[in-house]
Amino acid sequence: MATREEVARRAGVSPSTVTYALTGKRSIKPETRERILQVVAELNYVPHFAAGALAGGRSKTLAMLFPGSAAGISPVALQYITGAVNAASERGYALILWPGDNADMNQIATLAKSGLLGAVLLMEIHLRDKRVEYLLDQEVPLTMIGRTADPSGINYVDRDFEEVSKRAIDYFSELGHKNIAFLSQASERQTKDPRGVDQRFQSSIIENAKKRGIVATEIPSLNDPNSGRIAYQLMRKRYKKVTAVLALPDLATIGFINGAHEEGLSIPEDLSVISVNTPKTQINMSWPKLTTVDLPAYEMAAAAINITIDQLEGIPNPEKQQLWIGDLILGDSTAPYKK
Amino acid sequence: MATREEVARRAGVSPSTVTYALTGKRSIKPETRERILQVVAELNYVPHFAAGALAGGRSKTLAMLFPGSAAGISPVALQYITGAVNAASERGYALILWPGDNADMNQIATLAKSGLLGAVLLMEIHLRDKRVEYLLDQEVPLTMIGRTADPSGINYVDRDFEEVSKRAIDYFSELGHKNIAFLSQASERQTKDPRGVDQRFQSSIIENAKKRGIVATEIPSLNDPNSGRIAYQLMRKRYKKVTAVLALPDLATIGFINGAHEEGLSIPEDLSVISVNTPKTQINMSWPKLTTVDLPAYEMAAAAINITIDQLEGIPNPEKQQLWIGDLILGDSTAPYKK
DNA sequence: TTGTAAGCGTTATCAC
DNA sequence: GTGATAACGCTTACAA
Repeated sequence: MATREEVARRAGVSPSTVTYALTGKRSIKPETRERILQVVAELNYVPHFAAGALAGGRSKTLAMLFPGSAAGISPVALQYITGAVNAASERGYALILWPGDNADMNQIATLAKSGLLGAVLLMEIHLRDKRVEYLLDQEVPLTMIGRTADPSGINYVDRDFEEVSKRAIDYFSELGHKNIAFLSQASERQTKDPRGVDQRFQSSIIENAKKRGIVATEIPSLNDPNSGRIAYQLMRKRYKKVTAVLALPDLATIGFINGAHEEGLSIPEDLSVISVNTPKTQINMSWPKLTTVDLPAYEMAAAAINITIDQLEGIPNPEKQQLWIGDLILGDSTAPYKK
Repeated sequence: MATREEVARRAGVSPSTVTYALTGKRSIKPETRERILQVVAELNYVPHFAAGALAGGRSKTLAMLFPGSAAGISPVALQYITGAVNAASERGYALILWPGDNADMNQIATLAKSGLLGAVLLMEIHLRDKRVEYLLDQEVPLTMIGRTADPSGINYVDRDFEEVSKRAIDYFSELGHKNIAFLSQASERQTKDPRGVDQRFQSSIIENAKKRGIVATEIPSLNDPNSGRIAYQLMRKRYKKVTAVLALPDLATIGFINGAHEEGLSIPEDLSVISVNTPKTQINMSWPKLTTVDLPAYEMAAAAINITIDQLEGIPNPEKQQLWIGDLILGDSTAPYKK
């Protein structure tokens, strides 16, 4: 494995010159640089990762903490991961995936201290997120996918739920629906420590529905297909007037729809559904094809990566906090209200 | 950030003793070790990753090359990833995800040379896989999820398709089906360079069907929902006698079933379906619930990680080549044949 | 049972 | 515009 020293020797320069030729951190006589680059190509030289990290005190590695264990991780998370991985690798960074049950801050601390980790990306952000506080405290650069209650000064890429809800509800309103339900995401510790998205989803729907004179009822569900099925059954029993549903948790949404099928209900004839947390690539996976306010998860994650790397490299990036919306994509799960 | 030196000073020993206390690579007086461990805990000392990698010439990082870009990656791949990540982190290794279009061997070469990467896990293995050859050539430790035509001497975790097919076909046979189709996975370059799984799936079905006196027709499809829908339509047009389908590509299978729904066909009354490439966690995501020969992707990936790390650490592991099957799990997508 | 010291391949700070 | 050289924090012989 070729080292910098060997390149230097063959090019007839000193090792440090090789570095500068490669990084461009100081000016170099064009011919010398040319010669060096040639030898680099010949020897197939690649700087040694660990050596660079050790000497430079920085690491071209990002970690992404992701939720979900054996039980199942949502397609959305996958989309984030894919987007992040691709964006990172394009900029020469590696992405480490770290399974996070939120609890094991120690491990993250370990990673951070071990110097493996240049920065961290977090998903599933809660309004008051201990992980965020901890990492800020440790001065680990960080970007959130989602955002805390007060995200000032912290990088984030999140959705503008005001607008997402507006688009969905406007469409329901156009279709003539007056009584809708919204499938929200519950979790065991939900009440004490809700995710930002849950609170924003809820409040934005209530507000937008009110503006449109629409009655909106919340149906909470854990995010798995089975809970979604149960949520459906509960809705049919308790809220018979509902003709349209706005759904957040993606896995539960699938179960919800399957629950309707099982009961012989027809979507969209009997019930319209819009999903707001389904990426384009997932639309075809359900039947009927879901109408969605597209979640551009792939692009959002890529943006998050770029913000992060810019910060690491000191490149100014004015958009350190981004809100994305997503287009309303018409599928086959929505139809006009009929008395 | 505490260094080894500092720990040594406070514990009144030499730096190397700290290392040995931590790694157990040589015996140490219990009291000394005790004292050291205490200081380690106090200072929250964690060995520096890059320094260790540099000095030791090894890296506690594994890379997993995974297929699929923005377009969509299959739930199966996700399951593999999750299993691998968790298993790796349990053993103190980090897992780097590298998006691989098979083409960019250069990047992998770069990673390998940069020393970032202790070993590589590969998925979507082809019968003659250039990546495998290349990595073996570069002496990068490697484990396959899947296997090449001749995997002798190479670590792998794969499925025993003989047995998987047998279980599925036996069940169809019990149900009385005599004319089945199998949905196989095609790809653009399929014919020249098939994945191992595709060949084994095909040949094992043909063989097992013959034993049972069942007619089996192949329906190839790309692995995405849309192609699956088209495959369904094609099957209905050309092979009217088929009453049961054995499906490999997971995303296509979903599209295939949706195609049946759209045409008003009822599953399982009109058509039985068994999927052999769907992990347990995905069963609920389709409607009706799929009958499957379970793909224990999570566990398989974990096994692959453990094989890999054992090799890296010189721990003898007799099961460097594993074949998994998976249980037949009855869902609602299969029913007895009715004339 | 423990300590010493020579690297590992870079980066970055000096000089020249 | 270029060349030495001191870190960086650890692993691992080799001594003691």
